[in-house]
Order: sequence, then structure tokens, then C-alpha cells
Amino acid sequence: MNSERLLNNKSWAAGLSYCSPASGLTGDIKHVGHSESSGSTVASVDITQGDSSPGSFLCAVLLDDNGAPKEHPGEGVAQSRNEVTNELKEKHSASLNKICEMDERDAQKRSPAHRGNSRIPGDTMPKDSEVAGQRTESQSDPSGLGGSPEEWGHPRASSHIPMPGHRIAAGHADREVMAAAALTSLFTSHPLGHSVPEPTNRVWKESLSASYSSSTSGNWSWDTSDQSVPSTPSPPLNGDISKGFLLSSQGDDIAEDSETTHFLFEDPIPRKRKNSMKVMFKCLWKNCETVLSSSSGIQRHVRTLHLGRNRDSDDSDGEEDFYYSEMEVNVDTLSEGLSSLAPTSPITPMAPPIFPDPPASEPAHVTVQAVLRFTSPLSQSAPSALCHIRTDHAYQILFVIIQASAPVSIPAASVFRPSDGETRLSWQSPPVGPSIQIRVPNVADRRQPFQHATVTKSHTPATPTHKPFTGSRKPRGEAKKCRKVYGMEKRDMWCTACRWKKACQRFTD
DNA sequence: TGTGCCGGGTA
DNA sequence: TACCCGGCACA
Ligand SMILES: [Zn+2]
Repeated sequence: MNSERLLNNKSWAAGLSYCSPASGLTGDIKHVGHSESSGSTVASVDITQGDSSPGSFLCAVLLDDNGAPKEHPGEGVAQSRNEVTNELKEKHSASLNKICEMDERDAQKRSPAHRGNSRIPGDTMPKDSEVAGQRTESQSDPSGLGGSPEEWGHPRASSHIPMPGHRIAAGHADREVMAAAALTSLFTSHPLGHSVPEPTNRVWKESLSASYSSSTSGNWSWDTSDQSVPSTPSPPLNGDISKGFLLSSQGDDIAEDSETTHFLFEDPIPRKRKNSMKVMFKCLWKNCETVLSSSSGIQRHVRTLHLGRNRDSDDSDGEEDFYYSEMEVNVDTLSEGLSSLAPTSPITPMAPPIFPDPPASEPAHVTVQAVLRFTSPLSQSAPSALCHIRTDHAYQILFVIIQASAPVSIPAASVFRPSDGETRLSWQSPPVGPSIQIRVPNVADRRQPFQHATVTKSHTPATPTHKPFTGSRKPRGEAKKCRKVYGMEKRDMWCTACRWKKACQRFTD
């Protein structure tokens, strides 16, 4: 396997997107292609979920003619799923050079498709059926199957790799396979791999092996009939993994910390200070790539372009908050040590996360923030890639930019759906090298982008240092709830709990 | 004073 | 179970 080669390479770039409230990730090599002009090979991988809300997880890896991950001269690579899938097919690497930054003028140029368009269907919180329109065709679930944990492990859609034959030009097959392998190795090469949730881990491995087998057989399908993926994830929440997953459920004692409740696994490597963070705001509207540097700008963008509101009207009900995400881009150059770090090191095995059933009555509501930190010694001017990405709805794309020189492996991604109805995506962080932090912010968070930062906190459920409890009532969360967000006049947009004067389900603390 | 939501009530 | 609302705590 060429993982070593990959790992030793100088840099690579990948775009990831995730858009599912569900779990039970399954892998799917969606596209492996080669660009004659750029000389790069690109592979993208979708994670299709057995759930009714399939998501995608998209990567692109540039490979040079030798099949090694290609140096990426540019800065961060920001790719929405659509962008990756479409543009990759056309100009693979060229599109990957897109960076997170874009001025507003440019942004508005790029997003006219939605001007005057109605908002996200229904003008209210999207419902699942509406969300379907935003899913990618490859992930549709026409059978309506899905949603039950029993199905999560079965890579139905992913049991077949749709690899159009014309894409596999004979001369490029190897490189394409290489790209696919590189991609999949990102998710399998890490020693954590053995402890990641089995379905996820297995799928990546399957993708990998399928990629390779295809190089000789030319057949891009493989049989998964013998896959005995565990149908029911075993309950975790004991041992080390609880560090990660309990973070979100520690309750009041970390009420303020919940703002910075990073859904991450502790990174033993001392992290970089977050002193050169730049916060960018990305429009999450479908097909809209707008990235602005100010929240007001992106709010105005969403309001005017997508929500069809008057630009100067101040009747902002906060709805635009749902349609952009904030990213923190670390402009530091973080190179020391990473490239020499061994990609493998012992790690405590972790139990797979649980995948409780999502509440059916509420639209999927996902708030996810990811932080990637990587380094490219080649691009001292390149920003690096520390991005916080947030989306409020499961179907919205979480795109992640990766650019790194160090061996990068994302051992696993898993989606955790606690009882509060929020979907939580988490990655196990490798013990060395880049880390991915997924955090679950709340609305207050969203409104105070500079406060939460990327401080990696270690929460222990047993931590005795709480905010003192006064009385039996839970201290009120800081997040704006439906009532405040939508106002009394849009009461029908509230979540049911809010309508019933119960604890808000949509904006949990 | 507005907001969040507990607790209790009704259908 | 779905829904409503009085009333209280909190900001
Ligand atoms: Zn609510």
C-alpha cells in the first residue's frame, strides 16, 4: 500500500463535506478522475448513510503523475460538495485551489442562482421531505428505507461504486486508483482505525480494497453480501470515549463551556495558540459558495440573496443565521514537528458511538463545527487550515478544508445523535498530527464567533468545578431559542417544544 | 420586562 | 399523547 508514500508526502488537499443528520456512515468512492491539463488525479468519496438522510463525505486528493499526493501550492481548499463533484469532474485540481476567502463582490457574483428564489422550502424549518431536494442524487434513498439503526451498517448505496467506465481511461486507471487509495487511506491508515465505529471503519477499508481490486479487475463493484456489519451499535460512553461524547451531555455544570464543547478527542500534542485566527463566514445555501469575512456581510447576503428580504430592512428575525456557517481560519504556519510525527502510535481503543434514534417530529438540526489544523511547510503564506464550520441543518454541507504536510489520517467519523435531537458528528483525533474538532455550538455561540475560539478543553464528567447551582432550576442557557429567534409573530416556526412552552429542542444549550 | 421552561391541566 | 398555559426563575 502506498499509504507510506502518502504519509510522507509534502502536502495534500482534500475537501470534505458532510451533510447528514444520520449515522451509519458508509463509504463510497464516487469519483476518481484524472485531469489531463492539471496532471492531477482526484478522487472523491461519498459516505452514504443508511439513514433516510444520507450524507456525503467528500474528499479530493491531488496526485501527481507518480501517484503521490501532489503538492498544493495554494492555500486552503474549500469545496462544497457540489463544487467538488462537479468541478472535480471538469478541472479537478483547478477547483481545489479555491480558498476560503472571497470578497463580497465576488461572492455576490457567484450566488445569483438563488436570487429571488424562494428560501429553503417551506420558508420554515425544512422538513425531511424537503431536505431531500438538497441531497445529492447519488445518495437518494428511493426506497425510503433508512433511519433505523439496523440499517446503518449496511452499505446499500455504497456497496456499489458507481464508476462510469469512461472515466477510467486506461492510462489513468492507476493514478485514479492511487487517488482513491490515498483517500481511503486517510481514513484507515491511522491506528485509531481499529477502534473506530466498525461500520465506518470497515467501509473505508472496503473502499480501499475495492479500489485496489478494481485496478486489476476493472470492476468497480464489489460484493458486500458477506459483510456482517454490526446492526446495532454498542453503547459506548464508558472509558475514554466518554470524554468525547459526554462532553455534550454534561449538563449545567459546563453550561458556559458548552459553547466550547468541542466534540473532539483529546489531542496529546500541545496545540497551537489560536492567536492568528481569522473568522470567515460561509453561506450554506445550496450551491452558494459565498464566503465573507464579516457576519453582518454574510447575514446581509443570506437575507438579501437567499431569503429575498430587503437589504436595508431591519426585520431580521435571525433566520439567516441558519444559512451560514462560521469558520475560523488559522493563518499561522504550523509546521514544526508535524511532518516528522509518526502516523501510528498506540491509542486507547474506543468503543463505537451510539446512534440513538432521532426524534421523528423535528427536522434534523445539526450544529457542527469542525476544526482542522494542518500545516504546509511549503506554503508559509498559505493559511492553514483551521476552520470552524458550522451548519444548522443536517442536510447542509459541512465542508472541510484540509491541507497538510504531515501524515493525515482521519480515523473515523461518526455521528452521534443524542436524545436532544441534535446530530453530532465527531472524529477521533489522531494522537499526532492534525486534529479535527467537531463541536456543537449553540445560537449564542453563533452570535459570538470570537468568543468560543478553538480552545481545546478537557471535560471530565466528574469534574467537580461547576457553576454553583442555585435552586432546582437549571440555569438558563444563553442560546436564543425559537421564541427569540423567530419572534411571537412567527410562532409557527418555533419548534414544538417552544410552542408548548417546553424546553426548546431546536436550540439546545 | 422579556424569555425559557417546569409543572400541571385539558382534550 | 398532543397541546395549552400559569407561573416562576433568570437575564
Ligand atoms: Zn425551540
